[in-house]
Amino acid sequence: MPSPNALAEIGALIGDPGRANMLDALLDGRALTARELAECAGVAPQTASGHLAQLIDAGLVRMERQGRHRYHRLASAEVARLLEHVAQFVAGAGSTPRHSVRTGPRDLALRMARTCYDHFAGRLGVGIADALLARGYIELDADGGTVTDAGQDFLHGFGVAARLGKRPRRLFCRPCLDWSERRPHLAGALGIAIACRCFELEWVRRTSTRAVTITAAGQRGLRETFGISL
Amino acid sequence: MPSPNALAEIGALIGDPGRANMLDALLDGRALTARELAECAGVAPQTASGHLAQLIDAGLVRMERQGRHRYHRLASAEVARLLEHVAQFVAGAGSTPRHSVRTGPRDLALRMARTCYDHFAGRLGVGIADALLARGYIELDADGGTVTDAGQDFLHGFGVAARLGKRPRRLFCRPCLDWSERRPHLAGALGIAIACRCFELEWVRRTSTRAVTITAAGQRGLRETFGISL
DNA sequence: CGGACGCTACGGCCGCACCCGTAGCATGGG
DNA sequence: CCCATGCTACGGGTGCGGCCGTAGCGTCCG
Repeated sequence: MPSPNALAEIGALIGDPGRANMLDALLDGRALTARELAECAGVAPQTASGHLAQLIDAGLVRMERQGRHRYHRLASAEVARLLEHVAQFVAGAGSTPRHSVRTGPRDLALRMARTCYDHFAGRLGVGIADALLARGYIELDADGGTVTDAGQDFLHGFGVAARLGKRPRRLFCRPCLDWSERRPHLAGALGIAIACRCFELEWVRRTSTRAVTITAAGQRGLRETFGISL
Repeated sequence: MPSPNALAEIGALIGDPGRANMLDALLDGRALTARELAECAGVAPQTASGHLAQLIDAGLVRMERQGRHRYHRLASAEVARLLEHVAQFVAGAGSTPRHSVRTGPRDLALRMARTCYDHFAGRLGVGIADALLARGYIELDADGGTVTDAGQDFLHGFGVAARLGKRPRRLFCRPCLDWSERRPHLAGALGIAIACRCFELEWVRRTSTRAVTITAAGQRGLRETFGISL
């Protein structure tokens, strides 16, 4: 049975709160030990070990030994996409917002700017997408997006052209709906390239969590380059 | 808590075999009654009713009353995308195929040609994508795809141009990895338009399941138009 | 209007699997 | 060489949730 049981199998894997917390902790792309993940999930290390064995067996998580430590990370960016896709469906995205939209007071930093495995999300990610869209550098619709000729020039000036390859054909950028802003931001090759460049310029800096902080240089650079002021 | 519990909540919803079977039965886009879905899942009607209440509450399923019947269908095409996305991850797509790749002997018709909510999948869907790609009518990469100028002309001749709108800008087609063929096929606006046109021409016909049968006219048309012989 | 049908609401049963004890194995450092 | 560390392997306890009884309400036909 390929499809029906597969759905249930993967769903049950994601469905357990402990495993869900671990996967969420891994969403920034880092590699963590079983002990660290156990703390994230709020369970004992041996419990976490069992969960990790299941996740590895299903191909969602990859483990690599390094000395006497064993680091666990998501198996691929595709897994991160899947998890973000699932997280979008919290309580009927389209229809009636049943309970009043609960804005988590705790994670303001996460809502402001965070990494989504390999690109930016939150107000930072949405802001960049909006800026590129408003200036006619990209075009988006429900299925995907492309970089315009003017956008190619802009990206070249921003210093990400090399990272995107020199192929003359159009570049694709995958829109990725944001769970906090409920609006699309840029993933795919373009999203990766922009995020890498921002780290390179030290406009943003990683924290201990998925949230990223915007440096003073970043405030200035984002305003001058994209017209964003956070 | 927006993300972590959301992951677990939706995951647990998909994770139950009963609910997974119901969702799978709804993947072709039809609306079914609670009784029919109960039979699909192999549970009693009142059990199915409880499951459906949960799915509706979470916004995955929509219910509409019609006389004394209550029809249930997926809330949106986006839900169908999610379920297909989840189903792709059966047993580590990328790495080692743990058990020998079990080809379901039962569902040969499904592997050959089926609907994926609003577009074609299986060998039919992959074959169409391959044909368009080989003839230079579309371009694909990991993040998305576009229709070329030659492709625009071809689609116009095939009779789907009107359905896609007359806007001069490029059309986007979302690649959708197939769980049986493990290769991309066409979803999005383009995939929908092609599928609709094939039904219109009576090249394919719906069956009682998600599988579709290819008519004699379809065999001929697919061969002449796309060079596909199934 | 009476009967049949379709569905939902409540209660108890039961089983799965999550969870954490302790024990045992591999790796690295002193 | 011995000890410390990190992890996995088994065992039993427990709680959540699926499953199906019966009961009750609304909707359509004769």
